[in-house]
Amino acid sequence: MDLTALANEQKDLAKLVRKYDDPSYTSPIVTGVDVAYAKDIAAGCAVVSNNYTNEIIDSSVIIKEIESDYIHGFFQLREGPIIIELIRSLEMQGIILVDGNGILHPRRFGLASYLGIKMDVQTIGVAKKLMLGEMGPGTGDSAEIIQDREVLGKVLWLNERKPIYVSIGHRITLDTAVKIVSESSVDGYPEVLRRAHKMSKEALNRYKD
DNA sequence: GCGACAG
DNA sequence: ATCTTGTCGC
Repeated sequence: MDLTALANEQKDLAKLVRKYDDPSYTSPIVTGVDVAYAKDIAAGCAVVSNNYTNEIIDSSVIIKEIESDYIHGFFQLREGPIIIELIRSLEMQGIILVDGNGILHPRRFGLASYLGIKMDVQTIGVAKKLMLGEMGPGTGDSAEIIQDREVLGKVLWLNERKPIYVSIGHRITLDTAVKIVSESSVDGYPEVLRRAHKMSKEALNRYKD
């Protein structure tokens, strides 16, 4: 795998990322995707929920062989293929919350942006660790993440323990992304991502037996 | 070269 | 992410 060429491709595709909301309308449907691993096996799960009624609408699990190790800055190689399959398996996906970054990335093209461009869907990056950038002045429960005078995302303190880092994936504004993540969160973390994480691990353990 | 490093 | 038991805290 030629990472230099892939890095250049990321820079090119980053120019196609749309940092605007889809025309006048934001879907109440949110989807969380996550993947668990054991040896050379990956188990991925997608959970679809309605942000207003809070009910689970759909879910999907896929198990397949790992295609790549984790390479910092190239998370798409590891989780891209299985998540694309997951998204395809859903009848309706709404806005997709991804366990990782969107434009909060060295080349402004993290996994969430990759999936957004590749599948032409609305995506939001939700990371548990800060990948890069400095924190701007905080408002109490949030602060901008900045690098080279460019706002790349926001850190949210939705609980007392641990912040999360939100960034634009594709076809959304940062403000809307923050709003959706906040609304879908329970105890500081999006419930669809929590459920997808749990279900992918459960599926993996079932498979191993 | 060294260390840090989304998951 | 994963390897892993008991244990501290809400």
